[in-house]
Amino acid sequence: MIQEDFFKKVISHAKEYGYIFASSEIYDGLSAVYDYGQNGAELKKNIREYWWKSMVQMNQNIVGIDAAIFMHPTTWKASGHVDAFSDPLIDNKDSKKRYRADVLVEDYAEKLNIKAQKEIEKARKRFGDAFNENEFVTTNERVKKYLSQKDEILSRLAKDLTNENLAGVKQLIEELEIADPETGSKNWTDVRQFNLMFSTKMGASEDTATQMYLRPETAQGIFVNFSNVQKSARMKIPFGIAQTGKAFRNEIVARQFIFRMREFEQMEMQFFVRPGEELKWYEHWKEKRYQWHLSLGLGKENYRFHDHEKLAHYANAASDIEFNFPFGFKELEGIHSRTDFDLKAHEEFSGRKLRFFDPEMNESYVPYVVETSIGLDRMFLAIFSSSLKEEDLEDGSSRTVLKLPAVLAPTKAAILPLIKRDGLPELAMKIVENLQLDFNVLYDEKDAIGRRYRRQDAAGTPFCITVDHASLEDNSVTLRDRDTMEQRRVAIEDLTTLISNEVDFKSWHKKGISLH
RNA sequence: GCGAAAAUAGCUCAGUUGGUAGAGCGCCACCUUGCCAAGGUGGAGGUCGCGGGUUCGAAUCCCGUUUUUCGCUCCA
Repeated sequence: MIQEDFFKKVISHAKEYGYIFASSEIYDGLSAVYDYGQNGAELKKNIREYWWKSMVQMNQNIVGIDAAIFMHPTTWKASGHVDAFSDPLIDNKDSKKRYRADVLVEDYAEKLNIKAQKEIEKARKRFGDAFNENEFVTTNERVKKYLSQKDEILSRLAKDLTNENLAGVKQLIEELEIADPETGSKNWTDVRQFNLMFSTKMGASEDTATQMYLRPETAQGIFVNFSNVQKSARMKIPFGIAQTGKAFRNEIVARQFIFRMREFEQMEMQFFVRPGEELKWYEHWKEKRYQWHLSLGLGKENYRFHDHEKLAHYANAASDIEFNFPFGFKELEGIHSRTDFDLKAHEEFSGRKLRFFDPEMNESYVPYVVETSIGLDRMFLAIFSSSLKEEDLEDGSSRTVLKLPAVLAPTKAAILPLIKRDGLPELAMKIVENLQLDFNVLYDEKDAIGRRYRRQDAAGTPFCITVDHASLEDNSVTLRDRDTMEQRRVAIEDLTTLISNEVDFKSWHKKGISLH
């Protein structure tokens, strides 16, 4: 099956088996927003839990929090999101290319600057040692014109941007006759503001309301609580704070199913370390997170690292764990060494100290941060798409099977009476009542047994338990394995233990360890 | 946002020169069978994305619009 068709299959399978629906579907859906159905909610919850246990429960020096989605507006000034997440964009009607309007103007201004510099260089060569740059710049008419034009343009641009005067920016582009750098066309649309943060108002009356943002990342909720957590939990560096939760980005184009959504869930851990030790911990977490992924058994070949060459303003090292999605290798998780950028910025904007007194060093400092940040929805897609298989069987037939890691499967077992009479349903229901104390299980008596097996295969249920006439005699049932389709006869009283061994966090964690 | 394509039952789709909507699968009930899907009978389910127009009559022709998909663009 070619990639694109397979991706379509993934999407329709997710819908058919109650994993993912388009949001508000009865109203034709909402672009790049999706709902998790009855099975999707379980799978997503199980992924989140697997991550949480691995990070928080299994590490004595990591604690978890749950910060609010709304945060004080200054948070986003400190983090740099207010400035960096808001771009004035303009389209060229002829070339259909989109540009950042401010960049077009800045590039134009830079050209003037280059012209001026060339003049200066020429003069330097001409006058040799006698050349006085300061004097030349203030007296040479051409250079003076270039530089003053440049300054004027940039200050107009700055003013327009601060006042959000987008028409002014457009006018500037027209006055300067700036052309599409690729095609030379000057046929521009209006300048539009794209703010990647969703904003809303807090406060009942419009005039006193405060402009608020839905958080574009969960990390800031951790940073602003750094001291609260460190003091109340008596944490010593190095330590981490973990959090899962929704974040929102008003993406210009959001596509590829749940890969890029406007509302998505992150699972993040910020690890606070001594300045200077951040790269050591960065390597440590890269390795740890990689092992976490491998423990789920989706296949080593589906992962690769991608080290960032161009670093964000806050980072001094950054790497992505990429996954082989149905549309190719794409970012799944980011491991970033964020330096002390965030805590320092919050110190500055809040006026509060965000420091740690290190008794060993006998000094207090702003800790450096190593972040691991994974998209829960992306992890969901990685697991779901790589688990979906179309298998040809020995008898010539085929089956669709969703080979989810058992620890994550929404339903752990289906209990099936071979026929729906002779007391088999009653015994099956007894088993259900017992097993559901420990696991999500379901009962199904409809259709032929083989069809019911296939139905559970496609839904991703790792085990089927079949009650037959012999069960009434000797309290045994058949336990069928989703992946191998093999059946074995087991005692009803052993079911809980047998299933536990295959679906518990404990056994999967051990598997993860054995990979080291 | 621009360009292209698409929108008919839960799903996949058919629907002739415009004449009042159909199949397969799925779903529900009953019968039959009983360890690897597709036996029988019956049934539910559609303002043909939405709004206008042309026409005696529109799923079908025209215009607009919405949504989706793909490409471009953007992407800490």
